[in-house]
Amino acid sequence: MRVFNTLTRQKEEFVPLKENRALIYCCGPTVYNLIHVGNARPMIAFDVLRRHLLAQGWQVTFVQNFTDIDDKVIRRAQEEGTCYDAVAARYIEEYYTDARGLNVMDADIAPKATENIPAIISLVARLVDREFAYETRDGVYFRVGRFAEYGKLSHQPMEDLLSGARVDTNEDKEAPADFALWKRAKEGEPFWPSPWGDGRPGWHIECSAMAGRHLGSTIDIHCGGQDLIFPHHENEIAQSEAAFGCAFARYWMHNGFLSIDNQKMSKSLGNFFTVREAAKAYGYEAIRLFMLGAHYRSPLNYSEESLNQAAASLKRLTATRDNLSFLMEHAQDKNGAPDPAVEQALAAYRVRFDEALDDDLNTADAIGTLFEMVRDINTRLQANASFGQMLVCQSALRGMLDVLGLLQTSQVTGLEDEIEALIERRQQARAAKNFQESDRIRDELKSRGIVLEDTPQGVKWRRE
RNA sequence: GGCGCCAUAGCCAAGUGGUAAGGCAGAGGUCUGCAAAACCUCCAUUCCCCAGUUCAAAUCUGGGUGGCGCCUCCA
Repeated sequence: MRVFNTLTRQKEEFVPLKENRALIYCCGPTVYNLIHVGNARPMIAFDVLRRHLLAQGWQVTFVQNFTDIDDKVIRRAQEEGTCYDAVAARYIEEYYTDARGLNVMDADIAPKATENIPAIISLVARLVDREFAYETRDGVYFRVGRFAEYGKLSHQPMEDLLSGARVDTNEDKEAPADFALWKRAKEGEPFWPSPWGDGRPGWHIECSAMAGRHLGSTIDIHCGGQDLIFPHHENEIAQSEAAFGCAFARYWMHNGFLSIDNQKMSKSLGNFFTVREAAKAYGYEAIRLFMLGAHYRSPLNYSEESLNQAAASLKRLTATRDNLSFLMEHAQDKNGAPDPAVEQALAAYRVRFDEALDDDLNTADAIGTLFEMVRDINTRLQANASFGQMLVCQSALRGMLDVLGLLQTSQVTGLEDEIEALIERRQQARAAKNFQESDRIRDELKSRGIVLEDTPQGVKWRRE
């Protein structure tokens, strides 16, 4: 597989530390409110990365943290008159509701900053020992000037970074670019004891500590949004490499932004929709398909029209999947063995599909191939495919859908007795050529969200 | 100011040297009692503009134009 590495600004062959094993760390959310649609982009993109590697037979360890203590969490708790941990617990739960709705697999390990305080403290201590960090009146800071490679990820000249365009009010810091590793607690703030006084970790150090603790001092892939390149990921590199003297992450993958009206969707600008709202309007899986329709590094604009288009595309996939299982269920002979000729024909699509994903996760291209295969399958169904042929179609389709993480919930089966009775009455009316009555029943069901399709194999229904 | 990204049909979007994937929308047809779904056919002589390199450019080079992002909390 080839991935675009932010470190080198090139597509590179992905060669892991240990053969066939991928250690992946992905920056997770700060849990102080619901995630927005832009936050969902890395979740979905790197979930496909993970699924693709798994499908290729790799062993993957995927770690994604929760930042459950920081200024925003604390402020939120103060606003609500509750504790920071109550806020964090609530929004972690909300995160899972959205993530699972989007078919994002749970991380193998989902560490929380507050559960890793000892690891964080020992990392800070190590940096202090090695003179990469120093204590001030309000905490401990990283000495950026001492880390010669600072700027290698963001490709910024160190002088620019050190001189720091930022106006800093903290006169204790040696240089404006120095960043906090440990923040001494102010009145009323939650704190943990440390050699530098009661306080809490800075944002950047927690990722270094948790990645190190769960994946080791060098990891294979670190991923996240492009806005984390600087300063967050740059700082992670500085901390980890200064502490351990070896490469922190071998590959850095960063997703492009989701925009709205061609402006970056962000919490600070306030121009965002939560995943929850979008899912209510279009469905979780439409959001997922929408995002996978563009390359993960390209900018992508969120609009009602695009989401509706994705929802319509999704319907095409759903229809094929459901038609397949309907026809298989109603097949005369269900004993057919998988048809080798069809197997071979569909395998060609899978080769192209995998090649697309191997090329820096080209999901848009992969989806193109998926839809070509869908048409192929539909054509075979049209031509009265045998059970053995449908068996192959079903598994080929399932295979691609699973890698993309689409249509993961099985279709709804079973109808209430009353609705089944209506369908039966409509069939009787049709048999008697009383089409006025049969159409009336069909319309009635339609208004209740049940769409009927008359097929040679009987009446097929689906929920809208 | 520094660093970087993007521009392909009505819309979304692949393709990065060999003659324009796929989806949505639209038109016509097949099937159907009518539908729905599906299938078939059509829908960019052309890839923001100009110049150049080449037998060959959407793809490479130079110069424009327009849009976006990072450099500060942010996926």
